[in-house]
Amino acid sequence: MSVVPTAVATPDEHVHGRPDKRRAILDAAAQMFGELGFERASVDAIALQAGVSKPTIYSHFGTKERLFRESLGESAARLNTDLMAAIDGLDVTTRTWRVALHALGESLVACHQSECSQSLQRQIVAEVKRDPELSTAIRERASGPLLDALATKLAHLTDAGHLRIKDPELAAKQLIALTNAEMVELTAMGTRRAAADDARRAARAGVDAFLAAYAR
Amino acid sequence: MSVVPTAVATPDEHVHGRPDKRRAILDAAAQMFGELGFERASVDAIALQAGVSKPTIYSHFGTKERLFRESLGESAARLNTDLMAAIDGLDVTTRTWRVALHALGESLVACHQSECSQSLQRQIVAEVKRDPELSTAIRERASGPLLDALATKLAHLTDAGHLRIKDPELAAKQLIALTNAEMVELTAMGTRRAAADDARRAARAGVDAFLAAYAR
Amino acid sequence: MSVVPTAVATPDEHVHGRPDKRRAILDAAAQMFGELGFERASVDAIALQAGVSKPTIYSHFGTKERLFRESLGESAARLNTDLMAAIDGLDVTTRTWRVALHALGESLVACHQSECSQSLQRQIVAEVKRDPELSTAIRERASGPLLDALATKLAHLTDAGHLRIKDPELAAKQLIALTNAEMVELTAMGTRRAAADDARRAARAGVDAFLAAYAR
Amino acid sequence: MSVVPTAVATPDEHVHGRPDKRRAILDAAAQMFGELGFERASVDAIALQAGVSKPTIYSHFGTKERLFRESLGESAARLNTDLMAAIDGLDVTTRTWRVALHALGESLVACHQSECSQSLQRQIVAEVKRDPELSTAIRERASGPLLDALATKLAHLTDAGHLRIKDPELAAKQLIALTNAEMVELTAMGTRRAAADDARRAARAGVDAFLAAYAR
DNA sequence: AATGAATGAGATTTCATTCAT
DNA sequence: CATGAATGAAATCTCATTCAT
Repeated sequence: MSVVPTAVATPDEHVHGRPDKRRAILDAAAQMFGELGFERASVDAIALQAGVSKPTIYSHFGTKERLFRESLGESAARLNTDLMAAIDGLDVTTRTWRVALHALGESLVACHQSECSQSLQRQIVAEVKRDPELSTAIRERASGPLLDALATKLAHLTDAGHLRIKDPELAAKQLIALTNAEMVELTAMGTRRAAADDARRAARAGVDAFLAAYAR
Repeated sequence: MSVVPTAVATPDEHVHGRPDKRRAILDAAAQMFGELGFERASVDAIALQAGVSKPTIYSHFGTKERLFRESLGESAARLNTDLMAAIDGLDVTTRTWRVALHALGESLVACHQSECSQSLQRQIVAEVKRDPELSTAIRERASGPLLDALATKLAHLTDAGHLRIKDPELAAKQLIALTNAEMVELTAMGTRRAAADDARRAARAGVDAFLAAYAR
Repeated sequence: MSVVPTAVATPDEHVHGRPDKRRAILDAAAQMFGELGFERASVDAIALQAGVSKPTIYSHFGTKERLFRESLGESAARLNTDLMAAIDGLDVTTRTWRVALHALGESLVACHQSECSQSLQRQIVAEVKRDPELSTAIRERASGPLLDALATKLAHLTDAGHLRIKDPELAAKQLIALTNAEMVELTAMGTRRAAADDARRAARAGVDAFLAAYAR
Repeated sequence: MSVVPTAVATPDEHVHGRPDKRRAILDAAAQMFGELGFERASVDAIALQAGVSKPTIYSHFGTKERLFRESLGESAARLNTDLMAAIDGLDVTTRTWRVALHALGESLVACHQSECSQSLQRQIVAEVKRDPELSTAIRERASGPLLDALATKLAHLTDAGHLRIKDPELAAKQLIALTNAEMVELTAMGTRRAAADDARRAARAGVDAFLAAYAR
C-alpha cells in the first residue's frame, strides 16, 4: 500500500545484491535526483556516480521510477528522524517552556532549510502530479508523524495551562506555517540557505505570533 | 533584467508572428507545462495542442526554455491580477472589517488552490534550482506586489485602530501562511481541489488565528 | 547547356527584380558559400547577409542549388578574368621572356592562393560528386580558357625558338602543376595564405623546373 | 595532438564495443562519407548501412564529427599503405631505373585515381576549412611519409649518378604534381575513373617531363 | 516585386531499458 | 550477481521551401 518500500524501513534484509552496492546506488540517486530532479537525472549518471553498472541498478530497483521512490522514501525518513528529534526535545514540563518552544521553532526552521528538506520538497512538488501517491507516502512517513508529535506536545502545553488550543492538529500546522512564513523569501524558494541570523529571527517571529494567538 | 519578457507586460506589440498563433501557442504551453512540467511536456505536443507546427513555435520563441519562461510569466501575471483584485476588494473602512478580512481569506485560499496557482507553483519549484532567476522573476511579478498590497491594507487596519501590527510586511506573510496552513493537506499537495466547505473552513481558521494574534 | 546561367555573362538584362538586390544576394551567397560550403550555408543566413527576405532569393534563383551554381559561376568568371589578365601580360617577343615567364608563374601562384580561388576550389571539390556538371561548367569557364591561353603562349615561345614543346596543352598543365606543387603544403590545403616570400620562391622553383625540362 | 585517434594506428585494442560492429560502422561510414560528404551523410544512413542502431554508433564514437575523423584516419592510413608499397617497390640500383620510375609514376597515378584517394581528397578539401587540423593530421599520416619516402628514393638516384637533384623533397612534390597534371581533367575532378590507357599515358608524360628536367 | 509567417521533413543526440556473457 | 554492449523511441532544433498579403 505504501509507496515507500519495506526495504527502507527494514534495511537489514537486503532484497537484492550486496547491501553496499545498494547503499551506493541510493546515495548516488539521492544526490543526482536532488540536484537535477527526476527527469534530468539519468540512470547512466547515477550508475557512474555510484560506481556500478546500469544493469545492477535495474536488477536492484527494476525501474527508474522505483529507484526514485525509494530514494525519496529514504530522504523522507531521514528528514523525519531529524524533525522528530527536534520535537521530542521539547520539554513541556519546565517553567521555561516558552524558551523551549522558541528553540523548537529554530529547529524546525533549520530542518526546513536543510539541503535534504529543500531537495525533497523540490522533488515531491515536481513529481506529485504525475504520481499522486507520492503525496500519501510522504504524509505517512514525514508530515503526518511530525504533525502528530507536535500536536501532542501542544496538547500537553494546553493541559499544563500554558496554551489555549482547541484543535491541536490545526495549531501544529499553523505553528509550522508561521515559522516558515518568511523562509520562502529568505531562501529564494529553496535556492540558497538563509543567513543564520535571519533564520533565527524568522523562527522567533513565527513563534511569537503563535504565542500571541494561543498563549493563555 | 527581468526574466519575464516585456511582451507579457505589453501584449499589444506582437514580437513575432500573427498574434493569434502566438496566443494559441502560449495557451497550449501553459496547459502542457502545467500538466506535465517542463521536461515531460514536449514541444511536439505543445505544437499539436496549439494547432501549429513545431517550427512556428521556434520562430516565435526561439527555445523551449524561453517559451517556458514566457508561459510562466503569463501565468504569474494572471494569478497576480486575481490576487490583487481580491486584496483591492478589502474594504478597511467599514465596521464589518472582520467579515471583509474573512472574505479576503477565502479569496486567498480560492486563488491558492486555483489550477493556475497550483500548476504555477509546481513548475516554479520544479525548475527554480536549474534557473534560479525564476525565483526573482516571480517575486517581482506576483508575490512581491501581492505582499505589498496586503501589507498596506493591514497597515490601514492598524491605523484604523483595529489591529496591532508592528511589521505589516511580516504580518502579511503570516496571514497568507495561516490561510494556507491546511491547504497542503486538503489539496494533497496541489493534486486535487479541496471541497468548497473545507476550503472555507480552512480560510476561516487561518484568519481567526491571525485575529487572535493581532486584533486589538 | 552550360550550368552557369546567361545572366552572369550578360548581367545587363536582369531576369528578375532590381539588379541591386540580385547583386546583394550573389555577394552574400559568395561569401557564405565560400566560408561554410553549400550545406552549412543556410538560405536564411544568406538572406540576412544580403539584407533581403528569403522569398526574394527564391523568386530570383528558384532554388538554393541554382543560387549556388550562379555563385560559383561568378566566382569562376572573376577568377578567370584575373588569370587571363596574368597570361595576357606575358610578352613572348622580348629577349627577357624568361623573366616574364617567372613573373607569370608568380601571378599564377598569387591567383591560386587568392581567397576567391581557394574557396572556389573548396566548393567545387566538395560538391562535384553530387553534381558532376559542375566540373564541365568550371572547365568551360575557367580552367579551359586559361589552359588554352597559356598553351598558345607556350606555342609562341616554341615558335620563337625559346622552348622545345611538342604538346603545348600538356605543357601548360605541367607548368601550372609545377608552380602549384608546393602550394598545398604552404597554404595548409587552402586554409591559410602562404608568406609572400615563400609563394615567390615556390613559383620560381616551379618555373625553373619547367625551363629545365623544356628550354632549348 | 593528432586528430587521428590511436585506435587507427593500433586497431588491436578496441576502444569500445565488439570489434566487428566497430568495423562495420567504420566501413559504412567510409562509404557514406565518401559518397555524400560529411554533411549529407546522415548517421541514420550509416547505421542502416552498418546494420547497427544509431545509439551504437554514438556509444562507439560519441559524435558524428569524431566518427568522421576516425573514418578519414583509416582511409588515410589505407591510402598511405598503398602509396608506400608503390614507392618501396622502386628499385634504384638496377640499370633499368628509368623503367622502374615510369612504373612508379603509373602506380602513383593509379593510387591517385583510386576510389579511396578520390573520396579522401574530396572529404578533406570540403571540411578542412571547418576543421583545419585535418590538414595537419593528413599530412602527418599520408602526404608527409609519402613525400619523405619518395624524396629518399630520388636522393638515391642522384647519388647513383642518374639524376641531378639539389632538393629531393621539392623534386618529389614536382614528380607527383607532374604525374597528376592531367588527372584533374581525365577524371573530371575525381568524378570518374580515367581509361587505363589515358592514365598510363598521363603518368608517362609526367615522368618524361620530370626526367627531361632532372636526368643527368 | 517583396515580405512576414508558416511548415513538412529530417538532422543529431540522449534515454531507459534489455540481452548475452 | 554484475556487466559491456546494444537498441527502440523520442527529444530539441534547423532547413529549404511556399503561401497570403
